[in-house]
Amino acid sequence: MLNSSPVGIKEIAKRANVSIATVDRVLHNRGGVAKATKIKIQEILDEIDYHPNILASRLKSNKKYILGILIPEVSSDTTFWEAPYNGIIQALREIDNYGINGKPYLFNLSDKSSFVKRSQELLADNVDAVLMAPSFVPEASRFAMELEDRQIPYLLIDSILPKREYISYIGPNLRGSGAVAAQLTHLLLKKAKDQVLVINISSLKKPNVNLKEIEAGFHEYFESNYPNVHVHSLSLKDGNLKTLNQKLQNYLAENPAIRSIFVTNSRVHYVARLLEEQGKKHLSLIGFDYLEENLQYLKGGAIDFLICHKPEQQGYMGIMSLHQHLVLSQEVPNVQFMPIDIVTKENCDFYPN
Amino acid sequence: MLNSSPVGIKEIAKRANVSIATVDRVLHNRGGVAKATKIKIQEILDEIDYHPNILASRLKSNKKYILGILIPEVSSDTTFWEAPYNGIIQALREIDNYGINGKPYLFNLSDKSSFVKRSQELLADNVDAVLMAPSFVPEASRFAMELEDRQIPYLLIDSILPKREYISYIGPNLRGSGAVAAQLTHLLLKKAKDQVLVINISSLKKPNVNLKEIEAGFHEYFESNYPNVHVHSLSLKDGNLKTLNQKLQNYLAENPAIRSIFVTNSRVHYVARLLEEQGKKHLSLIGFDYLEENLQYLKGGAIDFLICHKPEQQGYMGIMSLHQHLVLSQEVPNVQFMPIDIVTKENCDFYPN
DNA sequence: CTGAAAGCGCTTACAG
DNA sequence: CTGAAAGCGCTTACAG
Repeated sequence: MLNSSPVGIKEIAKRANVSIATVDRVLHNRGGVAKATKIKIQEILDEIDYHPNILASRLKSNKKYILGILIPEVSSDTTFWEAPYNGIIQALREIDNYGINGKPYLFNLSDKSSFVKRSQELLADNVDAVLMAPSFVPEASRFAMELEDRQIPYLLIDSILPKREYISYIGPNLRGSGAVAAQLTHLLLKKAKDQVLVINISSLKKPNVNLKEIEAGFHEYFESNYPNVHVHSLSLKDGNLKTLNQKLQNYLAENPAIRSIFVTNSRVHYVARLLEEQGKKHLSLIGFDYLEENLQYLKGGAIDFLICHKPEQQGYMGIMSLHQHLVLSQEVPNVQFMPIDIVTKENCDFYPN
Repeated sequence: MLNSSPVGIKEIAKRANVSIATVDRVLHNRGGVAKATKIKIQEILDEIDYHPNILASRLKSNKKYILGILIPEVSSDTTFWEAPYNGIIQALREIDNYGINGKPYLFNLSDKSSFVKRSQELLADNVDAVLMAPSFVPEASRFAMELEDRQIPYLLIDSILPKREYISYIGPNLRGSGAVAAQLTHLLLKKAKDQVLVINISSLKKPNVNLKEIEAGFHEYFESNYPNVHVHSLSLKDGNLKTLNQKLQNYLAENPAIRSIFVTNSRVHYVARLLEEQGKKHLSLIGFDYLEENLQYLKGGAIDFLICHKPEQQGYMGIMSLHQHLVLSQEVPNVQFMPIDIVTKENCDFYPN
C-alpha cells in the first residue's frame, strides 16, 4: 500500500551508467543531455515509476517563494474575512519548511481605492504568486491582466473574474447556492398562497455581480419548479439601520402574504434583528455565512438556515493550491467549487469554523 | 507573516559555544548534557522560538513507520467504505516522503470472525500505530486493550469505543446527527396530526450501539421540541428484500397518518425504492450517507435529505492525525467530530465525495 | 558530558 | 555533453 519508491537518483545513475547530475538534468528537462543518454534514463525512470523525494529536493534548493495575499481586512462591517485569513495562516504554517512565505496586502471592502493601492504595492514588491479576492471586479480585472503580463501566477478565492487566466478559482458556485436557498425557502412555506421576499443589502451603488448570480439561481429554481409562487425583490442600502428597518417594515406591511425571506448575503442578521424585535415569528428567514452575528439568531430561532461555503477552507486551499503549483509543479484544477453547506440550529455546533 | 525561523541548529550551537550534537541532545531531551549547558541552550532556543526543519529532520532519520489500517472492505452490501479508503490512500500519498507506509487489514462487515482474524494478523506484524473502525464493539474493545498493553497507539474512525484510550476519535456526533435528522423530519411535516416513522435496517440481531445513539438523539429532539408528534419505531432485517418490503408496506397501511420517514443508516435506498414503486409521493424520506444508491433517489425526489459525515475526510484525517502524533509529535485532539452535513437534490453536486 | 564526521536524497555551481 | 564535489539542516553512531 503505497511504498515510497525505494530507489533514488543515485541508483538510477548507477543503472544508467551516468552521474547523478545527468539524471537530474533529465528529471528537470534542463537540456544539454545526449539524446541516447536521455532516452536510457527516461526508460529507467518510467520503469521504476520514480518520484523524487520532495523533502530532499526542497531542503537543498532553498529557493524562497513569496506569496502576495490580497484580501479584505476584517472590518466592523463584516467579520467574514477572519475565517479565510485563519485558513491562510494555517496553511502557511504547515508548509513553512518548504520555503514559502506569505505577505498580506489587506484592503478595505468599502473603499475601492484601497484595493488599487494595495495591488500597486504588491506589484512593486517581488512576489512569486498571488492569492486574491477580486471584490471589485473592474479593478481586479485590470490588476489580473497586469499579473498575466508579468507572468505572475495568481489564484482567486471567494468570487470569480470572467475572462481572466487564473490558476484556479476556489469558492462557491453562486448560482447553485441561490438554488439551494430557494429549495430551503420553499420548504418553509406552509400554504399555497404564501409569498417569498428576496432582499439585497449592500453599501455599493449597484449590487455586485456575485449577488446577482445568487439571485438568478434563486429565481431560476422557483420558475422551473414552482412558477406559481410569487417572489418579491427588495434592495436596501446598508449604512443607516433605521432607514433600512423602516423600509423593510413598510414593505412587509404592504405585503402580508410574504412568509419566507431570503437575504442574499451575510447581512441577514439585520433582518433577523428586526423580525425578532417586532415579534414576527411566523416569518422564516434564510441567509449566508457563519458569522457570530448570524449564529446568535440561528440559535435563537429567528434565522432558519444559513448557507455557508467553508470560508476558512477557501483560504487554506488557496495557499495549498499555490504551493502545489509553484513548488510541487502539480496540476491544480481550474475551478474548485466549495460545498454549499446548510447550517441549522442543530448542526451549527459541528460546523468547522 | 510567518517567516520560517532563519536560524538553525548550527547557529544555535555557535551562540552557545557548543557543538550541534549537544544542541540536538537538548532538543530531544536525550540527556547526557551538563545542566548549565542545557539551560544556556534552552534559553537560546526559547529566545529565537526555534522550530526544527521537519524536512531535514525526516530526511536524515529515515525511520520507517508502518500504520495498520483495520477497516471494513467494500462489499456488495455497502459501498460506504470506499470513501474512507480513498481518503486514507490520498493522505498516505501526501506523506509518502516522510517514511510512512500503510498496511491494510480489511474485514467483512457481516462477519465478526473476520474482524478478529484480521486484528490478529495485524498484531503479529510489527506495526507502529493503528487506524481502526471498531465496527464490532466487544471484539474491537478487546483488540484495543491488547494494543494498549503493547503500547501501540491507535485511532478510531466512524464510531467510538467507550472507556478505551485511543489517541483520537474521528467521526460523527451520533446524537447530534439524530437531532438534525429530527429537525429536518419535522420540517417536512405538513399538518399538526402528521406522524413520524423511524426505521432501523440491520443484518445484525440487535441494532448496533451507534444506531441506538442516533435514534436517541432523534427522539430527544421531538420530545423536547414537539412532544405531541407521534413517533413510530420499526426494526427491519436486512437480507430478504421481499420480506422487508412486505413488512414496511403493512406498517404504512396500518398507520396512514405517517408522513415522514427517517432511516437510521445508509439503507435508506431500500425504502426509497419501495416508496417510488408504490407511488407514495406524499411521504417524505430522510437517511444517511452519500452513496450512489442513495443519490439516485435523492436526485429523483424520493429521498428529501441525506445526512453525511465526510467519509473520505474521516480516512484522510485519520492518517494525518497518526502522522501528527507519531512523526511530528504534535498534540492530536482526543475527539474530532465531523460536521453533520445536510445534502439535498440542489447541493449534492457540490458535496465533496 | 561533549564534539567531529558521515550521510539522508537531492540541487547547484564549476570544471572539463 | 558529462561528472565530481559541496552542501541544504538535520540525526546518528563513534570516539574521547
